[in-house]
Amino acid sequence: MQNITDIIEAYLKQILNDETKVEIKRQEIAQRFDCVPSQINYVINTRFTVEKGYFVESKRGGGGYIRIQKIVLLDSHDLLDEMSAWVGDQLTEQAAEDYLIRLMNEQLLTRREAILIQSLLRKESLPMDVEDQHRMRAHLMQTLLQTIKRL
Amino acid sequence: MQNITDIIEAYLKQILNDETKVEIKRQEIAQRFDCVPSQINYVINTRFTVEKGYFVESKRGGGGYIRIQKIVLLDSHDLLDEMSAWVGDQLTEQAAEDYLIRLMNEQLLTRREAILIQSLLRKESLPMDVEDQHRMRAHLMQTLLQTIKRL
DNA sequence: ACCTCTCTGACCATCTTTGACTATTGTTTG
DNA sequence: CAAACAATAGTCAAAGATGGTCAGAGAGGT
Repeated sequence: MQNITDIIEAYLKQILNDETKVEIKRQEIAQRFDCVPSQINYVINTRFTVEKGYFVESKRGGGGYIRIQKIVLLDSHDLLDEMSAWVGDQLTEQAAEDYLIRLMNEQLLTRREAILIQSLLRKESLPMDVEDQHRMRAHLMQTLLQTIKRL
Repeated sequence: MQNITDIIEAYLKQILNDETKVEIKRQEIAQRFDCVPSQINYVINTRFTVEKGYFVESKRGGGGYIRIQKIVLLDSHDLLDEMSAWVGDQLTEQAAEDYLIRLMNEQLLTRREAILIQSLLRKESLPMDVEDQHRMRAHLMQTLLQTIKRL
């Protein structure tokens, strides 16, 4: 673990332990680790490949970046069951949104899917008194979680 | 997201989340974001193209403006309104499924999206008496149709 | 020595920002 | 009313800001 490549790899992976993705500026990282910018490309091409479970995007020009995301192909049943337990039989609009975001982060829902579902869980979409709303929302969320398991 | 273009894009799109259109004065926006006026043209030419679903009009001279509108494809727009009228305020499970299939065929929903939504509209997902179920299902479908329009 | 993995730098590709010049529309003046 | 003037927006090419590629040099292990 002496060469720069390994050090930069470790640095990025350490961030990916907490965050679902890491976004860097090539030049900035190169400077921080005192190497040429193209070294960063080498790190990415050898350590963050699709085969190794990473998805990399980048943009050139002003405001350019390199973004690395860990692809999670986890057996997600456990997570879905956990969420199911958390949801219980009552759910606020805000909590619902948080769960949807979590599902998106875990790549179990696309952004579009999350938006569609969220619109159905808004209070305006559930014409009933608040108590029932919370129950209804929870019920729909439970259905969703079970459905995702089967997709 | 630190270049001016992205910041101005976000600003305008945020307005478009609430309003169906946004009308600006080029000079004014340029000043607010401290950039040259032609920067605004760049933003519009790269971020608010027809391919991306926006319609832009402008006028020069005194009282000039730049107006940006989100495009809803006429065909789809009409179809969604028609369906909205057909749905009314009551909807059976079978009818709901038919509508979802239609939306899929019109490529307004993906297969996965349709399956997710359908599961939420099943009677098992709507714990209430049949009368209310039909009303609830219709209400959710109406929400869905409106949401698709804005997507 | 030989092979493989790393590192470097020159050169390339793409996206953004800027500003001089142009085009159009509205307003005032003779 | 026509001409001049004012107030806007549009175009385009050059400069700036990033990231990408690739071939060759360097380093470490067998």
